[in-house]
Amino acid sequence: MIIGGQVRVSDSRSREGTEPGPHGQDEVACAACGLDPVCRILGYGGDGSNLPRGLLILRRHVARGEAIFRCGDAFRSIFAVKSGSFKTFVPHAGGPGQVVGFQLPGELLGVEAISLETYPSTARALENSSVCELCLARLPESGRPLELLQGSIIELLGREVAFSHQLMSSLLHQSADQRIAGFLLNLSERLHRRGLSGGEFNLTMSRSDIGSYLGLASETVSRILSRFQKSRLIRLRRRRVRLIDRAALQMVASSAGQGGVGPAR
Amino acid sequence: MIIGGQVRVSDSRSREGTEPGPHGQDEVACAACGLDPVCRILGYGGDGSNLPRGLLILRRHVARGEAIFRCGDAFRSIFAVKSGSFKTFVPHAGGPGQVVGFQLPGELLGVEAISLETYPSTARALENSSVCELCLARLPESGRPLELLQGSIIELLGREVAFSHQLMSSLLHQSADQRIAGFLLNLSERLHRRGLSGGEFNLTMSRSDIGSYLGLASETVSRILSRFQKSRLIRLRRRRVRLIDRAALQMVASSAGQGGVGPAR
DNA sequence: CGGTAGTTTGAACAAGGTCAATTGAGGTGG
DNA sequence: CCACCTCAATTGACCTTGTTCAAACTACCG
Repeated sequence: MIIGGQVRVSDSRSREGTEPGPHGQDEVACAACGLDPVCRILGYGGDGSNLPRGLLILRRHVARGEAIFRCGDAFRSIFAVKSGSFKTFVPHAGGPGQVVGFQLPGELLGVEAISLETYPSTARALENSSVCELCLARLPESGRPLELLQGSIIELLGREVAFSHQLMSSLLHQSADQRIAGFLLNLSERLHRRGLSGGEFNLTMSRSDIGSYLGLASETVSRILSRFQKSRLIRLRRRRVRLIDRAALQMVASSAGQGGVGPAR
Repeated sequence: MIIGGQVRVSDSRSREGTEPGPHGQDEVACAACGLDPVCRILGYGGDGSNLPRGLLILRRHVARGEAIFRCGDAFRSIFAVKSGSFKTFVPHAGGPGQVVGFQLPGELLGVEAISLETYPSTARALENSSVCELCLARLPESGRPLELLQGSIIELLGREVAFSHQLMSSLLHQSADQRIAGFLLNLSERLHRRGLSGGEFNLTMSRSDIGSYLGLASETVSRILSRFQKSRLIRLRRRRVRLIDRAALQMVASSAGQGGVGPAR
């Protein structure tokens, strides 16, 4: 079985004892967090509800470059990103490994290990970040009805499955331009959905990371970003990007080079 | 919530009233089926146990070309393939749509819809097949402890998540040769795991289906299969394939063209 | 102030896609 | 039973896309 344990309540919901953020940067509100449904069941009601400090859900800070779990580690917890960003990748002997995903504030880490013994990938912070850790093994200690907890876990997993299916079927059939336009729009939308700025944000991951994630060479990523800038689709300085012509990006992403609105290519 | 309903027991476990199979072809044993854990909890113990005919799990035959659910249909059930094979694809206006997966005997259909309102893809039988249908909405009627049922659903989903992650990260970074070698080995292994012949089997899906699934043109699929045959890696006649040199296929799949054992490319 | 790692840019090359013609198999109707 | 039709599969020629190799450049950090 997946779930079993003893209760604790965390400071996740309350801002009180907690720093405003790893270094004052944007932090996702609890209501916009992917772990929120579970939190609510555990009793972390509205915002800043008066609960004892948590044992079941732990708030943790993670320094840039630090890994919260490594490929092969025994599975214990899933995590929600509160602030900052992460990449998950499967280390590949000799090479830098293959990036399988990026996690932004409000998103979950480690769910793919739920029915495995060990984590299948490593999760590394791309900048100074903070996370909420939910120790699944201890969930039953919460005294909350197990059905509810499991129900929301099922929700989380289901969404994850749907997302990867969609991602895969699109990535595999798209050109490099489409992938990158789609990637930018996707990042933007995810940030926006969690209440952060979707119009201008940092690409906290390297070009190689993006390339690995999208199945492209890092040079290609760089080239296409430059071209997008030349075409006034985006504004790019350092690792900061600003989406200028979102409509045009959508066009590119949906495979309309110039003329037709053809389906895939 | 996901689960709620009223009990029924099916003829799934017993061969008694059921035809030997859609047309006498290979059928997966219950013990090797992905739905088995759930079935057991529902009380369909060992094999052919003496249970009333089922209401909760329905056995159904599906004719070649028939869809058991379509993209956009309201979610009701998940399915396990008992015999035959299916493809799932998202219909794309104008085109033939993009194949997101193939399901062989013992494997599940529809799980990705569990936390969605509707199925995100269409599932169509590639040959005359049979399935077990599990109506999730009625599960609670079973009288079985909900935790157990949910627990195994979580297992199913978790495996699904892990599988898609792995699939995606590999497909994106592999050459056409690698994808096809890997595809053949994957089919073989999945058939073998369910107790069917993994050395020689039918490619029930068209070359275009394979291409769509792997992100390749159908011509490329055809070309590479021909080349594999010329190199004595496989024997190919019509849609029947026989793996001759499995070791060599593994080599190709793991990106070792000839010389080095280089990681990815 | 130099060193290092990530990024940008250029040029040649290779993998796979596109277009098109041909073959082969299964199904239908005479 | 055979001619014909249709659609999938095969094969070839050509071309686009993205990779590879290489070099210059920039920010970041001692």
